Amino acid sequence: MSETKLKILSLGEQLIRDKGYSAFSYHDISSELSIKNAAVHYHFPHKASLAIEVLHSTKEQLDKMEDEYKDATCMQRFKAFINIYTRSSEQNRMCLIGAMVSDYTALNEDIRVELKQLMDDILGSLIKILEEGKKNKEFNFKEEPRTKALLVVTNMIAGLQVARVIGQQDYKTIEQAVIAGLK
Amino acid sequence: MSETKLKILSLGEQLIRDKGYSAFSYHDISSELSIKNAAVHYHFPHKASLAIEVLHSTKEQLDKMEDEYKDATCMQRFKAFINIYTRSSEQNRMCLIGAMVSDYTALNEDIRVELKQLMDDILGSLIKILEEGKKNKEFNFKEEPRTKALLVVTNMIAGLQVARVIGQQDYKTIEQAVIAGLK
DNA sequence: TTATTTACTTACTAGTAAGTAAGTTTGTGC
DNA sequence: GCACAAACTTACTTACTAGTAAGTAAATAA
Repeated sequence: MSETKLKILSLGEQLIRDKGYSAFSYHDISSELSIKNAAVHYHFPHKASLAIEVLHSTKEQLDKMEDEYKDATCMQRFKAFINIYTRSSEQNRMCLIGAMVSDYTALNEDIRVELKQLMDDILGSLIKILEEGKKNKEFNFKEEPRTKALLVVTNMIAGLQVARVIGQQDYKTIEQAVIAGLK
Repeated sequence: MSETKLKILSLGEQLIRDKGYSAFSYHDISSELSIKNAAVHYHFPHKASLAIEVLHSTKEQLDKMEDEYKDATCMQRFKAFINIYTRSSEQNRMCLIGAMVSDYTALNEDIRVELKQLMDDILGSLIKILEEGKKNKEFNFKEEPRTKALLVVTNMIAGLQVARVIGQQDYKTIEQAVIAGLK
């Protein structure tokens, strides 16, 4: 993949997570990278194709992380998962899911499918961690692993969103409570 | 307030909660109500002024509900609070906060202030319910009331958002777990 | 009856969005 | 040295956006 394409992909992700899918434009990208609008279209013919590749690359990063941590304890794996959101919080950005879901009705079917797959992937990954941690007594929570995963993920997604309004300290509060909620 | 203005306000709220603030347009409103674009501008000169009135009217509804339930048990008050989100789920819509926060960077300062006030109002209302319920042993949770309120609110906000992708049943799962989490 | 206000419509502007067709530069293999 | 492809730019279209100025019909007040 060319350097420009990589830059567009990376900046596209940042912009989506900063402004949301509907609110960001190819002009945001071209002006930042000092290239022309048509150059962005050269690499990603449609806005939807850029979004799909962003979703795809995020899924790959998640799979990669899952692989890297395959021998770690459940708590280590859980904290690595949470850390993705912490880094977003430090950038004052939303997570990709949180940024895309709010524009759900504006998305075409292809993006919706990709978004659902990423969502399932994230949930699946978290469920595995929670299931195993509950079984080996690393974690202690009463909900079903899937239910707990839904609770944790929604805390993280909206935690990042509301922190931009009420302050990043509240994200930290949520994060700590989520980790404490496993004991 | 004139009938048309009320209709615009109501439809504006629905559209924001359906498509998000950035993605909805005055054309969506004018076409639906069979009036002209300029008629919408007559009642709400700027898009921001419509959003502010929507936020304002939501705040009023919340204050009204708080007043109606002032003699109810904490659990009744909590369930009435959760019910707001349940109704949203049935419409397949986000809550107003969830719809606005994701467009945060696109909002002008006036809307940001109003959004923060509504957010503080919602949190404040929930904290009171949780505090009182913890004191009188109606509820049993270990977190600080403010922390618990942040957890509950983020579960609701993102619960509605992700339910549009992965299915409304998952919202129900979250809702039940949130209520069970008070015991 | 006349003046004024309310609630619009008509007709427009300026700006921005995504997307495209055709031409240009730059490097690579033969 | 030449064909070719990759990576662009130039210049454009179409569609939509928020917003406005000017005009109008109907209700209301003096």
